[in-house]
Amino acid sequence: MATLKEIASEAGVSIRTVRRVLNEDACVKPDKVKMVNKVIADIGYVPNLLARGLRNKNTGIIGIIADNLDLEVHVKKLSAVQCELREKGYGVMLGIASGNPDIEEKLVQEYSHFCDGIIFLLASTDQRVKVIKKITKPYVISDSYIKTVHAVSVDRDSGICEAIIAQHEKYRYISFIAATSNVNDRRKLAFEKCVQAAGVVDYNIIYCGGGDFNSGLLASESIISKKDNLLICYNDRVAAGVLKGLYAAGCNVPDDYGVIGFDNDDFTQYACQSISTITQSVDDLAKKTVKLLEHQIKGYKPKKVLSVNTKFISRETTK
Amino acid sequence: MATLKEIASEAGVSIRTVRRVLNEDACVKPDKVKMVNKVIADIGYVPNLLARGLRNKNTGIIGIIADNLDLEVHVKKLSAVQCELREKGYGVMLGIASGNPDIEEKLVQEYSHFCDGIIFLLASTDQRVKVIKKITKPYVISDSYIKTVHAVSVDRDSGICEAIIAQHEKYRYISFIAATSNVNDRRKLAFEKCVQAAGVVDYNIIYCGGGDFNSGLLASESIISKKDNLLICYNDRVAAGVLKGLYAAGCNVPDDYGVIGFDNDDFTQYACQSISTITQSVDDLAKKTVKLLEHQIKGYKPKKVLSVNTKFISRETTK
DNA sequence: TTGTAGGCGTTATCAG
DNA sequence: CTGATAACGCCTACAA
Repeated sequence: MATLKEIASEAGVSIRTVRRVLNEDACVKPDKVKMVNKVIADIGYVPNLLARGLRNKNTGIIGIIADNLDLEVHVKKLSAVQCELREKGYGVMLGIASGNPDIEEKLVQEYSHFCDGIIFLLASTDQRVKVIKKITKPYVISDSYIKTVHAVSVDRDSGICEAIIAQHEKYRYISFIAATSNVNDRRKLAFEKCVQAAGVVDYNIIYCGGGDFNSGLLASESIISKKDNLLICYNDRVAAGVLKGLYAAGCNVPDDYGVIGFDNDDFTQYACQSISTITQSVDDLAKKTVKLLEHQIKGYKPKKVLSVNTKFISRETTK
Repeated sequence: MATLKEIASEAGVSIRTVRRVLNEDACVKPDKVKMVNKVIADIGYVPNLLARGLRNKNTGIIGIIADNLDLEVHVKKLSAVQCELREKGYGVMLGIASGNPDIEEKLVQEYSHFCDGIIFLLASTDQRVKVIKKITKPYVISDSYIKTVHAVSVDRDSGICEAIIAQHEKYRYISFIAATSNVNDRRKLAFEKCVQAAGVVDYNIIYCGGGDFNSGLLASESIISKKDNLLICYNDRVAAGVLKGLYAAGCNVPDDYGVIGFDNDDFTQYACQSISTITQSVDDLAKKTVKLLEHQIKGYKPKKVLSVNTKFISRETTK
């Protein structure tokens, strides 16, 4: 916790000389260099990042604002992004906004002095984008399809198409188990697009609400009557609920019902039948997010959206 | 991003007067108060926390150092702690050390200027404690049994005892599926203590290594030969692996084999048989952790260890 | 080759 | 009631 001043007085030189030694300027007398280094080795010196930040107007810290950490895939994104950032030498601040716009705005304000940039780990709504656009610092939204902000979007079409192409001829019907009745839900839209592109006629969308295990369990009740059905679920939790519901009713998976989730959560492999899923490359997302942010930190201005693919992973709940 | 100076000059008063208005000091002329407030409303003022921190020697930020976010229970702890901190008005920095002592030490240094306190969200080894004891800032280790540091410990005995008392008469044998061969593993020690206290004779410990799903799967092989066995697993993931292994071998759970995990991960409820588990109160842990930290921030010095209980939750994998 | 001085923005002491 | 002014620790332009 020693300061430059203390190092300097201890070594009997000026602060400026200590700095020169620290900067490895050649033009310092060797014996002074030795002296200063000895003092630093003795009493230690850790630069005060607050003071440095105040002066330099950058702190080497990136703020991450997340919605919540309830879904495993969000945690994986957070881990990957923070890992990527640390590798590039940035520190990380974390704020969890819990879907509350007030907290989000407070976090943005807090971070605009502390941080060199802000990463939003959340789905962007139009309302959100309005707040975000006022930010003067570099930022990236990590899962957004909106083209007027710096963002990395997740292309769900690719994975859904893969799954439908691989499986639709094996089942008579295809259903999408949606979590919200939002007509603009990206996964639902992608489902409709892919299913139509594949020429499937017998498809429908089931709204189960919530997007958690219980909503899947509930949804399974309305599914059971329709055998030979491929069920593409909003996420892996819903898929787990659907699967358990089917089990409880004595249904045969994957022969009579195929089950596919989203996100490749770890537990998809723990279930007594491992769950097929559509996965996004979290590492790719993290790399692109940080890349986009660094672009801006280095002064690049134009809006830019990068995209990551999704992939279908076939396991025991599909044929 | 306006500064006090700008506000002051815009309002035609001195910086000191702006401060007084901000502090709601009574002794400012009403028309000046109005003027200053108008300017602030117009051009906005967000205090620069770097400058404030430099001056006041406290930033209102708490650093959290976590090992990793691989286990759901760790994420829940992180969420709960950050929530508790934010409620008390603190900001949060997050660092993930990935079990690497070098990263950990770097984080500690980084945080010792930025943060008013540090929370370690990790199991404390003796080696770790050596580093931590050098810290001059307030700190708390969030899962430690070592008495010479500020810490909150998880009392695993209580939950294990509960489980054993509730179940041991229903099975002939009891096994503990351990993740490490470390003789000092807390869960193993607690298991031995509780099992002996309950007067159980036919118990053993199986080392499966890794502590993940696959190690549980592997462990199940050596279990199958011994029917009528209560299996207490290192954590829920191991339990899931054991359960799947038993299923694959056509074993009857819970009639012939009882399965109990640790941590109450969400997926324990998703498995086709919901998994019995021993849970710790994450909220309680978070509250006590933050409480202990605030104690120190307010100047309290003596070492203190708080403790949280664990509880047995019986589900479908036990009788 | 070395040192002085000023400013980043905030806060509080002290003097008008 | 109000306003200079100094200090927190760092960094660098500018002398000497």
